[in-house]
Amino acid sequence: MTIYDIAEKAGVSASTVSRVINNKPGIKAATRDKVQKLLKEYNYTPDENARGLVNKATKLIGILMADIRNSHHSELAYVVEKKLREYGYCSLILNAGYEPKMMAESIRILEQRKVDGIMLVGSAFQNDIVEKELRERMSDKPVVMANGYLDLPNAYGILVDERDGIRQSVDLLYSKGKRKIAFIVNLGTPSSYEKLHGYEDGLAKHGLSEEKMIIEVPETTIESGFIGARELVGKHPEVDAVICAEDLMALGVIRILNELNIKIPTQMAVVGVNNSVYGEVSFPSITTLDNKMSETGLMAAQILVDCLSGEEKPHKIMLFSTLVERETT
Amino acid sequence: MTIYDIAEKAGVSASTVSRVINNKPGIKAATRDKVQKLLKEYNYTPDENARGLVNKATKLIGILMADIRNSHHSELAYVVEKKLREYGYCSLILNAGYEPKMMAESIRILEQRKVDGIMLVGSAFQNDIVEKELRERMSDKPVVMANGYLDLPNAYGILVDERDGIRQSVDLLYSKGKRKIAFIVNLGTPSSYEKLHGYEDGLAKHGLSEEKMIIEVPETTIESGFIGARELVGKHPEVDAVICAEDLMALGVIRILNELNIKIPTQMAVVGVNNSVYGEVSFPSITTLDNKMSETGLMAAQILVDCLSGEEKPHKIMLFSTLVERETT
DNA sequence: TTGTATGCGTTATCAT
DNA sequence: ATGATAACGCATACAA
Repeated sequence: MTIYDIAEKAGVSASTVSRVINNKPGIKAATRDKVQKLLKEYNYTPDENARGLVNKATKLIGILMADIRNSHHSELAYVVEKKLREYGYCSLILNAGYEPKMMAESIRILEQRKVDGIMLVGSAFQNDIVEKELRERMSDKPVVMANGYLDLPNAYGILVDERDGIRQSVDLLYSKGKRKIAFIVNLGTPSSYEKLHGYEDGLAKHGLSEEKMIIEVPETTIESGFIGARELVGKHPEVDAVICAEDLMALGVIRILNELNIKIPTQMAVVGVNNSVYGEVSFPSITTLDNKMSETGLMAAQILVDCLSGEEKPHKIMLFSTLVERETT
Repeated sequence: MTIYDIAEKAGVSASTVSRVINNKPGIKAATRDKVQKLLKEYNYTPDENARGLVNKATKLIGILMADIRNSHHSELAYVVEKKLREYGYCSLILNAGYEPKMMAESIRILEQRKVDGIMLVGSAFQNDIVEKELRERMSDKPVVMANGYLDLPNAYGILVDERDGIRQSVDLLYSKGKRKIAFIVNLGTPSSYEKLHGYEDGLAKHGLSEEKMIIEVPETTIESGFIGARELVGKHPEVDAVICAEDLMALGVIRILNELNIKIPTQMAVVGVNNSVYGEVSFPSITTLDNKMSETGLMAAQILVDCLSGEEKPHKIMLFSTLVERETT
């Protein structure tokens, strides 16, 4: 069913049908009604792709993330997709993994699909290869990055001040009397370095820099939590608090502590990051940094659609994370 | 950059360029090389939408799910998106929520986008409104349902035998000496009724039908687990095991039991469903039904692409769930 | 107020 | 082996 079919049945030309569909003025009410009736009757919906061809706008947005199974990413994707849909955009979601080469490949796919804009989810996309690919293939379209920033004229970044957030965590632990505070982290993303700096800031603020204890782990999984916890209790029994760069790792730590019958939070306090469901459901429940994924996603989506409708928008926005205190502190 | 631009630079016609791009035979090697060099040089990629217009195939697949934040759904979406991409398809992911009307609306959007096929994730889509909408708007395109089935000539369903799975759970609990086995469930989806029947099957098998104890809860959240657990320990102190229709509810139950100092699994055994990360990270870790989300997704995606390339495929496939025994039994 | 003609980027058919 | 042309479904400038 095309506008030509409808036109024929209505006894008008295709352009008239097109005008009715797009609510253009200058159509006799009677004609409009007649056409609209046919439109309903035949369940007609315009072909968005054909529209895109002439309008030079597909109403398609590419959403790139490392892995949608990461609750962090899926939460963001959820709000972004919903918001974009309100404005008539459809979301092309691609799992690009953590390899910059695969990210570049995904950007190529999105170029080919002629998306109107791109949303990058996660600071993992903050790398040279992605930047180069965007510069070459997406220089004329808005690129919004959730939780990161790229220095491109058409790029916009919504950042969460995780550095400050981790500093807050140190404050909290300090106020609880903790003085030997460790930090478990996988240094795989720019964001993890931000957190590391926040940890150092916090220690410095309280004159604890000498006590710095960073435990690097291979991933951000619960197993990495196990590894980190074992190293902690094995080599550094004096530690009385630990900040984990992700809730999942905190979960692993807690499990080991539970198994070893180390009392939480009296003997060992634990802080996580992400305010994920994991933190809520853990026993004991985890004090965690809320890095505002929903707000970030909402704002990122809003900036994208605003840019798409020609508005001027700031290229860098900073959101502040807040601590959610639960049972582990 | 279009094929005309490339053609001009190469001193050939657009058709020749098109032939080179699509590896059609009957092109002089020299011409082919010259064109290919230009293609690389200008970073040319064909416009998939324009292609779709003439090919009558967009290489777009619509993936419909209630909520991508549900780990169950995101895991499936992940494998599906990856598999589809291998075959050159792009995934349009829509969160349709749990309202049939919104699901129908989403199907309309996908029709408008001229997707080549649809993947429905979750038995929530197994309802009359969705069926009607598919019949009206998608009768000529393959529709694959992960974890459910629709009786449409163009529909394919990958089902997981959760009924049998829950029956297995009862077997396990019985073998552990449990005789008062309760079942906590939110009866919101067809799948939940399957599980209920499995519970009844299991009881019947062991002559325990008299002991049937079903606790209905309002949602499938951890809070529903709280509610179920409180009702359980409050009104039915004799119960020695409970099967929860979702891991998240099992998590809630475990938390309450922990707080009340009820020993798991000796005083009360717990079984969940989904084999989610939640079950792994819980303390104690949850014995759960693995309902094979990755396998289901992989198979669903494969069937979709096979149908799209004209192959005949079975309309109904059943996968079997397996029990993952952990600390709660 | 409405119709005709054209073009968007591509592939396919028919010539040559 | 290659080019001209039509067609896909739609929107729009221009004509009437």
